[in-house]
Amino acid sequence: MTSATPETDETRYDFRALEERWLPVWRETQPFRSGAEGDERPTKYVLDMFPYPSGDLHMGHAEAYALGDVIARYWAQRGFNVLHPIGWDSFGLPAENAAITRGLDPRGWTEDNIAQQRSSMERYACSFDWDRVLATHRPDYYRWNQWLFTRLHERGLAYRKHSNVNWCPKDQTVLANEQVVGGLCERCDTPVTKKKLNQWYFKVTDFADRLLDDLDGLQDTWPSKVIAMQRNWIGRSQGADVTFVIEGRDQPVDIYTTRPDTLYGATFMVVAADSDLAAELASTADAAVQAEFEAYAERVKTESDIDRLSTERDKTGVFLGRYAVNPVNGERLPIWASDYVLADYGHGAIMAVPAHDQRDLDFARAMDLPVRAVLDCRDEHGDRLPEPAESGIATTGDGTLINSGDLDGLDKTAAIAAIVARLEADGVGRASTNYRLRDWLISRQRYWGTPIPIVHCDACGEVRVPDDQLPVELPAAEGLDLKPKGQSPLAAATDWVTTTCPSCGGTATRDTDTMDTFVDSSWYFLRYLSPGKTDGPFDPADAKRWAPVDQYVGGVTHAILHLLYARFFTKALHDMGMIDFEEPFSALLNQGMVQMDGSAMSKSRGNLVRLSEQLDEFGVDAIRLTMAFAGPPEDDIDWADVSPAGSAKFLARAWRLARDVASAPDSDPAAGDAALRAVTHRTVADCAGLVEGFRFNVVVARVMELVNATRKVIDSGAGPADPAVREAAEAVAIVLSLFSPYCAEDMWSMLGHENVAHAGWPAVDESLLVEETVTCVVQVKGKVRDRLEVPPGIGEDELREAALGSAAVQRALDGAAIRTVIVRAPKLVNIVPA
RNA sequence: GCCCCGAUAGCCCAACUGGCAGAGGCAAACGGCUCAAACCCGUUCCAGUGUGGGUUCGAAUCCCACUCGGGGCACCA
Repeated sequence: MTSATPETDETRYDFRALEERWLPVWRETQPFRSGAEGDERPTKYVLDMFPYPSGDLHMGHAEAYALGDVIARYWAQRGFNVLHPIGWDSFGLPAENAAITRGLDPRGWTEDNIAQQRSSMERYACSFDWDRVLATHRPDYYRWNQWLFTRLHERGLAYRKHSNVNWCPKDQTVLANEQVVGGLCERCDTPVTKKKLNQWYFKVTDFADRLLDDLDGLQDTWPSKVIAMQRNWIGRSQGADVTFVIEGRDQPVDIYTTRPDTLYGATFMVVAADSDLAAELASTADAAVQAEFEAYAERVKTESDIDRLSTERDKTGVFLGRYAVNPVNGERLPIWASDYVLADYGHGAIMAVPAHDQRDLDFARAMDLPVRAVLDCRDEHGDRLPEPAESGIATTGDGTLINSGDLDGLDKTAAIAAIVARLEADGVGRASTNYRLRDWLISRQRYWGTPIPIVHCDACGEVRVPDDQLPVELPAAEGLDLKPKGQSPLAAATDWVTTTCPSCGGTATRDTDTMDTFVDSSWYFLRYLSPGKTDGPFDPADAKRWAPVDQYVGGVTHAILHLLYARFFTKALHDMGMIDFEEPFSALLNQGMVQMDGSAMSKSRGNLVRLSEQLDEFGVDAIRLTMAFAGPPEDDIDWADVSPAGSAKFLARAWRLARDVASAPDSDPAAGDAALRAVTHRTVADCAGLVEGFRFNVVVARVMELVNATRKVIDSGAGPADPAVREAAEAVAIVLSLFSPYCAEDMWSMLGHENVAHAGWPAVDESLLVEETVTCVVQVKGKVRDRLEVPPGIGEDELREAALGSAAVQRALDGAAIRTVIVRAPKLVNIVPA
């Protein structure tokens, strides 16, 4: 019999029909609106990283939102008042590029994409609270970026300085250190160069110690990988500052070193070629040196980072004709300028100890400078390591001091303590800490971002735009040339730029830079809490109720930038008294990426799997289930390895259970098949812990087992009328609602109920979890020789006797004497013969 | 170069963190249903846990050394 109208066939699983049936219902009922003011349930804040509105959703979104949804829906089933919001990180280059290449208005383009993505998310059954959506490009959001900038500026945490910044020649904009990957622009892979510009910064370095130390508290709830990456990035090092007198200069110069114990081994000093100090020292040298230095400095400036990074590179530098004096022994050290010393780390100057630092040794050999060992270093056999001057290999390990005056004989730790104490006593040095972390460069010379709320006035200087004049709205894009040209497009909006000074009322100009979009995402999780608030970024009372985020879900791509900045904002807001916590995300789950045939999917590679096509072919439920079932969430998924068809097949099997149930909704399961009931309750009990441990793939496997067990009972025994079958089918529907909501809702409906999302996690009857007998494995010398069915509460002695009484064991022992018997009641006995 | 993480069946993955290597799925083979195919249903096949040592009554699990793969940092003094 072939049906002519399959869409009306209620006896077959048809994912298209289910999606059409339930999506309108959910649109109506909004099951995931978070609880109102008087809601007594405990709260849970589950947050997915918000997307850039790039158009439609892709496979990466599908994985992230499927996994975040499992967590949010689980806590809702557990009776929590769950906040699970979504929004759009909608400022940034793609909208601007669409405007440039296709003449589209960035606002309209962005809003269109948001509308499309939102409808895709709804179809994808994301359990978002649609009452709290935000988009960072809208003035009612970025107004608070400006407000927060102002607060930071008041505290000296936002400041402007001239400095050499990372510059992308293609995008024609500056980049934060975090946006330079291997010397290339993160966005377009163009080699990054340096440019001296006046730019806005946030003073992240003030928080370096807290950002580092507070990671300890996240040890158990954040991936260790992310913690390691953050530690690496902050890069704290302990050492000492040492003051060197410069001959012919009034001011002495401080250097930073992690090895003050090697101070006697310093044979020259190196200053960063691009530092002010180098330029100043060169300026009083003779003409030939000046010329040489200027040529060198010019070359260093235009050098891209990618050149600097090549490790094989020979050392270069210029002798400045000046000398520094070693404070511990009065030795004269020639001062060189080189690009291997960085201007913005430490003091931009170092003492060079070529015997015990490889870089210094390479430089010394290139320039024919002296090398003096001050440590007696030994290998593991106690043999003295070869002289660095001859071997070309610096001895960077520990050793006993030599050639170091009265410090000779001390080991590294003792020497460091002794030297630092002496330097401090003499006023020429002190213990010091340095960081790899730099302040956060936030200015961008682009249109599509938050205008910096500062007015430049000839009379008053840098003036903050008063709060009551915020937001400083972006001028219309129409008529502006958005093409990158090194200066912000906003500068051309003459009417907008020209303004009155808030302080003196005279004519002034607006700052024309816009903020890095990472500013937007540094505090958005707080805006969700008070979406409509017009007199502040968020309500402290709402923050007290919901924040911090209990569970954050997103890609490891943001392991450094976004998370570090959000942590910085949180600490700054804490210090302003606006919130009472210091870490924004109590727990973090990083999902992996979706790949195809072992590599990232891309149009150019031609291995792009389109989410929309997958959804059309297998349905939302099957795709979501596939994402969860593929493996541990943090692992990458190779789409070639997984089977959405298999997922769909399983969902059909599950759905048929509910279709086949023949008992009444109020039937008493106690009368049902005891074995099935045990499986049901065991599964439900285990799945809770598995979900909380993010073991989603195992949860799905356990539900598959339950489905298989239930089908067996339907096909035999009391059949579809067995109330244990109903109990099992209901449990399947509820657990499945975390993964495949359409199928679960339809099952729930066939079972005579409504709204599976809030059905509540099934109660577990503990008495059903107690097994009547346990299989005890009996080993002889570690090999399994027999199995015994024993009661779970069996005593050790009794079990030992039973095991020794086994015929198979006696055979294996073959009359040998027994040395020990290890009893792990009730599951194992191991008999060790003499 | 330094620091993390991983390696179990043809493939994706489990194994109560030291106690029977297999829960689940994909693929394959065979059978049933069918005029036939697909769907569906059933059955079966498949590894001794990357390599080498060690600890232990007992190791996929702990320790050491390697190999391979993935990631982070990298002229940061």
